[in-house]
Amino acid sequence: MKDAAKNRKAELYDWLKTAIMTLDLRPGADLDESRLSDEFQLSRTPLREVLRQLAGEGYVDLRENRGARVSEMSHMTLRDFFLAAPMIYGAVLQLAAQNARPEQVDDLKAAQEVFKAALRSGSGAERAMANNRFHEVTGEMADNIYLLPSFQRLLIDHARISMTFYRPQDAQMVENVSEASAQHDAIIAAIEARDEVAAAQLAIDHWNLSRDQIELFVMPAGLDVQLGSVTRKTPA
Amino acid sequence: MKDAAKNRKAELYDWLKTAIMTLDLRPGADLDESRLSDEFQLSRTPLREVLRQLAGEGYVDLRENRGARVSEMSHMTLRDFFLAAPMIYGAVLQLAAQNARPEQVDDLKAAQEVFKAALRSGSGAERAMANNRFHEVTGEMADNIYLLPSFQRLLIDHARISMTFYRPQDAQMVENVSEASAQHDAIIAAIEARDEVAAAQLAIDHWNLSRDQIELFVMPAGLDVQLGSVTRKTPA
DNA sequence: TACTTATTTTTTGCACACAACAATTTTTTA
DNA sequence: TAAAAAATTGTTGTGTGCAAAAAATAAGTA
Repeated sequence: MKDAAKNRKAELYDWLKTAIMTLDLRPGADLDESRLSDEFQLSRTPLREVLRQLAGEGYVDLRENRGARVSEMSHMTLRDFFLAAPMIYGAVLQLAAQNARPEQVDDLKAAQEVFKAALRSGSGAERAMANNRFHEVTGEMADNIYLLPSFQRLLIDHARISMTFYRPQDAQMVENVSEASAQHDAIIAAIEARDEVAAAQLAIDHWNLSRDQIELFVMPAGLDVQLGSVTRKTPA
Repeated sequence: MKDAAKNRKAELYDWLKTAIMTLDLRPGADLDESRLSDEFQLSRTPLREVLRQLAGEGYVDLRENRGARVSEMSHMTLRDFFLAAPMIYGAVLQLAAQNARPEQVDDLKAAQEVFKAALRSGSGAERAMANNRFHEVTGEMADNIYLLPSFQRLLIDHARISMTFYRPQDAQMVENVSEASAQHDAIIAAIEARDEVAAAQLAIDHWNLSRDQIELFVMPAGLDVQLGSVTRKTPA
């Protein structure tokens, strides 16, 4: 009967992870022990262990005597992100191109298919999770225990950033996302060809694209409206 | 009375960390919950939380239903180490040169003094811990939450590696260590001058020196002995 | 009304007990 | 004697109760 408890523990762990990455649980949100333990039918002891583990992985922050919170995302972390991401992702893709095993390449292709499907019909959360899975596989390929901790932290916030800075109404943004998908294809090709130089360059391109996406969000195209009068672009 | 328990918990946490870094607890060593909880007068609940946290930081490995072990160091991890270290340390020192605040520079100088003192009269463990503290401060200076997880993992194994691959009898090794100390001085100067290019280069030099140290250990100078007869170099 | 201060309520941290699991040893059987 | 099955032992995982701390609320004073 304890078997069921173990499942619930794993279930809770997965649920928290995806909820945090998809912003279902917002940065800074309180994670109440007793409420969660009620909801998942787990006692507080294993629950707290899960929270500790997630804290180690960077999903939540633990405050002494004041419970757990979903880890914050400030302006500082956004800056840190774009400083560190090109380097770490570049290194990961370079190593991936060196080390990838054939079955891992298959995994990567499968992840990319899921991502493409999510682009066509999925929700924002599904898209972000599929993208996350794609990069997770590249991390498995790189297989360097010293790179992975930072890489995984980057992946968490990459998912949250793309959830934050995306408006499906914006044509340029949709364009960018399909370009990202094309870059994924190029990454797969570079890895399969063991072309580490190309892989590293693609990493940089890929994260520059992410930065562009954020700039589109922060600095939207000016509204096509004149002071005092509403104009409309006339068809030619 | 609960206050004392909290102290013991922090004490246990610190003790485990240093014991693992100084190889007082060897890689792969079993960490028995009940034995540790006896020794530190803590119940198993907080003890397990400490172990979970240390697992997140890379000090220990957790195996399902089979307890905790000190994290392993294999040939693979050594290779991973020297692949990742120059890059991460380079990035950390570059950012440190950009961001370091004056009081942090003071911290770094203080750490270097402790390191020099340990070189003169300290044990191997004291030397390794002082060196670790020096680099820890550079990590604080860099102040990038995406770099730090990997950096801290590197520091753990850097300490363990220098504990493993050092023989104070070997003149060349002693020479290398004092060169490392000189590099620390140069790093301080580069950071103080905000010279990020020099800082990044020094990171590479510093880790090449570590690699040399290991090569000295793995491939020692041949014994000065001829087959069938013992010769001695005659003074000129 | 604003500001302390006291009291209540909520929530977290620790200890212990028991259940589940893994490994080892003993017993049984061929 | 050897292999398989069963019992034993040691160790980990979970549930619950209680104590301590923090937060929220109420009461009293300026």
